[in-house]
Amino acid sequence: MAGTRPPATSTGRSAVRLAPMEVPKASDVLADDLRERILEGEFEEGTALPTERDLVTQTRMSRTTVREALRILEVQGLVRIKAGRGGGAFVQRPGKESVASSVNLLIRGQRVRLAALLETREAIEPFCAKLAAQHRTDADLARLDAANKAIADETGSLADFLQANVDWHVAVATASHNELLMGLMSALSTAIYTATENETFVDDEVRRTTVRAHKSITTAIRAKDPDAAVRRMNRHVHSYAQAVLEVDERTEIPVPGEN
Amino acid sequence: MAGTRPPATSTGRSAVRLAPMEVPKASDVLADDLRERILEGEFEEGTALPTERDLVTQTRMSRTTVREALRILEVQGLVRIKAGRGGGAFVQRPGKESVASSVNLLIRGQRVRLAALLETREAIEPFCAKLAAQHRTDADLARLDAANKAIADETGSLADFLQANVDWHVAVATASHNELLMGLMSALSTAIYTATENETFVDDEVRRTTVRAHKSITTAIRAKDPDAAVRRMNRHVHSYAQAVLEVDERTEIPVPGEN
DNA sequence: TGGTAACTTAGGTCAGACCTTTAGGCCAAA
DNA sequence: TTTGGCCTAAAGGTCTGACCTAAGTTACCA
Repeated sequence: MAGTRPPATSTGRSAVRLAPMEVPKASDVLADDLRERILEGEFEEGTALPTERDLVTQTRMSRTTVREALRILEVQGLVRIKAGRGGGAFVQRPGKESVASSVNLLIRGQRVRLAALLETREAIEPFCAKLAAQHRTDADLARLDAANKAIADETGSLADFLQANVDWHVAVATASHNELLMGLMSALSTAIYTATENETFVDDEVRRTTVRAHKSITTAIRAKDPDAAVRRMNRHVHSYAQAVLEVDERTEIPVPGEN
Repeated sequence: MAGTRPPATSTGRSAVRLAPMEVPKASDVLADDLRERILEGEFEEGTALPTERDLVTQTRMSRTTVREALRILEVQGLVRIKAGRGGGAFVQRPGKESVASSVNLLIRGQRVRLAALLETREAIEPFCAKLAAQHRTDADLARLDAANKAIADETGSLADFLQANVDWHVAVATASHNELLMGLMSALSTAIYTATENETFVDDEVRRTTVRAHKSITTAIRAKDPDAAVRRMNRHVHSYAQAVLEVDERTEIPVPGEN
């Protein structure tokens, strides 16, 4: 080992090369450590982490730092923080909500076009329907029926209709028994919901068409017929997209020259 | 309006119903306000927000609170914080990284099965290929070719191969010109990358097959042939999934009874 | 003129005090 | 027996003010 030493430059200085280094912040170090433990499954869901003041004495960091770390984890959906006696940071496994919220940030931040949302749904949902037809349980069917019943209720408001619609689509994803698809679909559906909320095209006609389509898809899923499920879902989602985009253009084009 | 009063219970008590209320934290209020402005486009990307101490005087909140708000936005990918003179919080629009990281949290937190990842890719990527075939530009083609060249380089390590593989798949998504699909695919690909990194099944045979498949898909995209692109991508992704799962079972089953 | 030391301005960390929220227990009035 | 008032303890939430550290800017001297 002796004898291998870094070469010297003309100045006699050793020419050791070091990559630029990142100095992590204290709060990040703590957050990373806790995050890793949580994801590793070291704590049961719902377990309380030590109190802030305990963490201070254990880590010898200041309370500010500890709190920032906890705040990071909270934003990432890894803990839920309750104030007051018996409160504290409770471990939570991140679920669809966190994906949904970050997808929403992406959508709003990147000004994702409504068309892109609908396209994405066209990509994902037929596959969900296929998986659902393969793996559905009776509980899944019950959820689908319940959602569809709510959609058919003509006395409901627009918001009710859209919410029930979201529920049904999420129920399909749930029936696929693919956790990731569930998360994505629930994020997507909610986003489409909010984007469609002001649209005026949801009339009784649309409602009836929707109910009919949902019913026939549900039937395919119940019958464990993947091919029919894919085909029908494809048609449904595609025609819905077409309808929305048509209205979207109608409402946007008539206002030229305002620039 | 007079005369409508809440019904009374048997005890003569008014039965007013109130939902549980949320009292927002100060830091959340600030964070929400800033987030809304950022997403609304009030600041150009890269704009510096006021310094922490300025925000303190403007909002009349304490520095602790202001810092927590900024930290929240940082975690959500809405600002990037630099220390030192000329530093501060710089506005940033959330991109695929933030979606990717939250999808990763979901995957690790929910213990999403590798099979679910692969299924999801099977759902999304053929559609990406279709869109790519419809909308690809010359720049897109260049990226695809570059990535494929890197994959074909047999001198590269496993990590190099996998990285180039990810690059190619992301390039397809990019060519789809759908921002959301881009974000999802880049998150998915990276996740599959890490999940596959320890697998032993990537031999020269696999590499050659992969290169061949990518080439034929690229050809379809270049020729603007959506149907062929979908078909070939479907086959590629599906057979890759099969191969991975086969190895996965082989490596997991032989160790029974350790429970 | 080139290097470097000093200064300035920003975020990062710390210590400590006080406020607010919540759970639980206790007790007196209704 | 119930209801409301009250107290206390324990936890997070907020504030203050000081100091540390990182990174540009400037000025000065060899």
